[in-house]
Amino acid sequence: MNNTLANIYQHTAFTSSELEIIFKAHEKTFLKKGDMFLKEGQLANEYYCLESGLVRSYAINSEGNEITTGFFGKDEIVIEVASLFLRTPTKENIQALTDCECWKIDFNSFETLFQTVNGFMDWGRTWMSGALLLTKQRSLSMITDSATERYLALQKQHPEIILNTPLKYIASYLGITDTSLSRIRKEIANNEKM
Amino acid sequence: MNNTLANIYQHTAFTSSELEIIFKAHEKTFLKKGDMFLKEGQLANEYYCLESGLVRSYAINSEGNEITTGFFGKDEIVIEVASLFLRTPTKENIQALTDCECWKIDFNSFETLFQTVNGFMDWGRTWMSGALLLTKQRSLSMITDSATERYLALQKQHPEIILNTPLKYIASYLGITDTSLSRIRKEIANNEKM
DNA sequence: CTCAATTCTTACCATATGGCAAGAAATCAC
DNA sequence: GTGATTTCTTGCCATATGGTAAGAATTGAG
Repeated sequence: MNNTLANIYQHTAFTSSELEIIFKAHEKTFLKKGDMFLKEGQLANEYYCLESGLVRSYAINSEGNEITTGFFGKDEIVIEVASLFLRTPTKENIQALTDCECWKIDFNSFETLFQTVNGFMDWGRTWMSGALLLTKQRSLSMITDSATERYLALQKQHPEIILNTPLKYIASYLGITDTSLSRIRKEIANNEKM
Repeated sequence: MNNTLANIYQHTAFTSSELEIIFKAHEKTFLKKGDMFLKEGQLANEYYCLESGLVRSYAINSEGNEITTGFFGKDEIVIEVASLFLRTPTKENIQALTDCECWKIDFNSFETLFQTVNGFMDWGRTWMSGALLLTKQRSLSMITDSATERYLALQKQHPEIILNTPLKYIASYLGITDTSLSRIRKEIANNEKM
């Protein structure tokens, strides 16, 4: 029994034999720091359950700048839903920020589980609902919270990202420049001293 | 055959008898301008296929201000995914901006379709993937585009919203104040004159 | 139709963040 | 270990947007 897969697929009442079927549909895969899970224009044909490592996704805006759209850590699913399920070329890039150890499952195997394992589609819907909720919360936070608040929230929820990621990647995720984030960090550090 | 339902449920190859089963699971409902589809704290127990009218969803931020999180128009699904599928009280409010004519389907009927109608769960996954994609694009737009660009994009995609909606609702959706949006409108009008 | 309530515009100034550029610090390749 | 590259910080000033408030325009209730 693998712990990462058990965490990811824990949501509904799968039997242990069903869990075994699910687990066996995954294949252990390793990516080196800098390797790409997915590149713009490709068709996503699998997703990855991340056992260790740190990953980011990014899009290229009209001025040619990379905008970080998400981070993925341990026990999270590295996936580009739109490309995988709408069967359309992706506009995102997904890159390993550190060496990664993950469990890959391809689209066909996933579809088989979807059809055959009782409750799997329910698990999938629940996962996707959660993903949608998180994305909406992110939009709302962009409107409601200051850059400083967004930074502190990210630090609280994912301290490992702050520690291991170049500042410019974090800045574009927060919707600010690296210059501003540097200033915000300084400001926070000053306040903590007092 | 209803046109709105046909548009909404067209995505996969349903047979006409399956479509009939789906349609029959819906009930015609009318809401008056100002009526609430859903209020914060409630559990969503249905969604609505909008045949006519205009709807907005909004959240209340920590300062007590309403932030518009989305607009819904003709042939769109008025839904709060997180509450409906995660079975948890909602943090959103959904309100009719005009009189609305819609087709309501409750959670249990939906679940029945999900289990019995071939391809229905696939339709659902496709719909949800599209919803997730749109939400991500909205986040990205908040980072990449100026308020003016976001306003123009909204005007292009949903001109009916611009025409029928109080400025303050649009402003909070764009992530700016109504004062700023008023200035932006003036600026746009001036540029068009020249 | 008329008054009240709401919505929209405008002005003033404040604040957050951006653009650019230079230098410091850290990391990487060999 | 050393030089090259990348990352981070800082300063200067520009720009976009916010806060407040007052008045104009529009809408709604009776």
